[in-house]
Amino acid sequence: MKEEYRRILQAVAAIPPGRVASYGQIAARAGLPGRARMVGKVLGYRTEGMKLPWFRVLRADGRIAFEPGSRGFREQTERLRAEGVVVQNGRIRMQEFGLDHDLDRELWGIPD
DNA sequence: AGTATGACATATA
DNA sequence: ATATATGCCATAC
Repeated sequence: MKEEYRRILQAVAAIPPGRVASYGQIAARAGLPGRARMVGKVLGYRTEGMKLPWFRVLRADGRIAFEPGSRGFREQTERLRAEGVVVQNGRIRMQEFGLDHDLDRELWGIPD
């Protein structure tokens, strides 16, 4: 397997439970800035069977990438809700559940 | 080699 | 909020 794929999978696996990240953020974290599409491609292949929190990856605007109503859409919604992420109309508020928000808390000590 | 197609992103209009 | 327009690049024909 390509080294790039490995780093992408690692970046996805590193998303803490109850939080989400965008494809672009994952790409950047994997050392592949500007290559968000590659993240989707990798998730598309190897999701079946492996313990990867693929459902924590969303579009940059906080929307689920799957077609509303599709199987993937429903499954992602369920899995996110199962760990406390609020999903409404296929949208998640990144300000609340995104990684950057966690960074703000760590840097500024903003209480929950 | 050339074209088309994505679990995308950003910038405009 | 919707709609193009580019940029991106691995895959599949």
